[in-house]
Amino acid sequence: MKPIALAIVEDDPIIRESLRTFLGGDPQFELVYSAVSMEDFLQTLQQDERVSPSVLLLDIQLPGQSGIEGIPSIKKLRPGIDIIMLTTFEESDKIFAALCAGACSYLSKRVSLITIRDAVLTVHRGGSYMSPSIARKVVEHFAPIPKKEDGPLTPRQQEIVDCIVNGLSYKMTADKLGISLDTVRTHIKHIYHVLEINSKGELIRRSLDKNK
Amino acid sequence: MKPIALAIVEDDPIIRESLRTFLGGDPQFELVYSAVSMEDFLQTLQQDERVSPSVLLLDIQLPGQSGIEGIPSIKKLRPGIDIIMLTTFEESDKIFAALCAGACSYLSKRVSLITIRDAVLTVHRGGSYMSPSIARKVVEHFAPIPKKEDGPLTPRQQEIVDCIVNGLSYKMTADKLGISLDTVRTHIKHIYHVLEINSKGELIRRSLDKNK
DNA sequence: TATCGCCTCCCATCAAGATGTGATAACGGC
DNA sequence: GCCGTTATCACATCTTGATGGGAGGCGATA
Repeated sequence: MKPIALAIVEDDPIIRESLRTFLGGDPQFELVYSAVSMEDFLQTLQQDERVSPSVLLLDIQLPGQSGIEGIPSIKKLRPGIDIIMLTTFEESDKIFAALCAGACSYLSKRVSLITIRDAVLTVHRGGSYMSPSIARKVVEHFAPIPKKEDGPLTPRQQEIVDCIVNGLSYKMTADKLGISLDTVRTHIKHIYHVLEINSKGELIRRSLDKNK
Repeated sequence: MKPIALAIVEDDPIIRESLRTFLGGDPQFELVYSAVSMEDFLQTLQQDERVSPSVLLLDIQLPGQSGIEGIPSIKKLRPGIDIIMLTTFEESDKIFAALCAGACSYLSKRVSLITIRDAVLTVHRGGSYMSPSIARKVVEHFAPIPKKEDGPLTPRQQEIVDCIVNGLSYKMTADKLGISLDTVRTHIKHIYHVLEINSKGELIRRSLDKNK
């Protein structure tokens, strides 16, 4: 089995060297590059096509350009690379910023070298590893406290909203619900007051990202 | 240390019994309930306040009400419960449905009993465990392969669209971009032609589910 | 240079939506 | 019975949006 081409971008010399020693000494890996800054790494990627790691261990906090900021550039130069973020702190916004930018794994530097090694193997197999506490933050993102606040709207009002959101005009809505145009208007007026909005656009947006 | 109160809802007798034997025999856990259907489980929760597991192992596919469908009801009866989904197939939509409903962990039934045990412990500590392949699906949700399909719109047109989608009126858009109201109108006109739509509503909808 | 795409602006018109005032009626709870 | 909520309808007014036409400036490129 071919060793996994690995790159490390980490400014802390102690962590970098320990990763280097541990992973570099493992025949499963081939350490193709290690850098202390994003700028250095990007420059190398640009200048030397042969530097093409399949997995990158990337410190999230770097002097100069941060790890997160650099992800898009890295992805542009090497689209297939799998990025594992290494982090000292578990800040939700950083986590999501990194994942949105294209990182596929995120783990704390406090975990053991063995865990990091396993994460690399997992990622290379097409999986993803996240520290449990980080994974929890991620899942909480999906269910941010089941705010089943399905709007303070009455059933009738909700019907009107559904029609509007589905692209119907006031007139079409009136026809569909068998009420008059003015009644639709009145409902809309109330809805706007209740939701504290003042345009169809806002209504549509609110409904759409409430139900998704 | 007090044992972790555990419940299992799983219709497959083989899996249920093996979980029961393995986890029930571990002094770290106390198996407080095991059911074969969501209906049974909900009824018990409703009738007996004392049945209050802190972690639930829940099969995603059950006869009658599915695991996913039942999550909201469970959460309503026992808000603090941590739910670990057990699944045979790794379908993205099911995964997200479960997470959105409030599950905090998601793993394949193919993993070892030891892994399941560790997942329970992890979850009880406030973490979350996900099978690597499932975790990968989750992270891909955040960065859906930067399909920079930024539509057939010119940069300027895209700016106008962004403003409109963010709830600005034509007039506000004009002010923000420092151009005249008529110019905004002209752009919108062109955009509508290009995208083959004819209302602000459609524009908003299209932009919204393009970027997500 | 001439043409083309993009951005800018203006005019005009009609349809649609936003907002206010006011009114009637059914229903449930106190 | 009175009150609050919800739903219904009407009329009036003003703003916004949709769509048509025309036109000048600018940069790229054939």
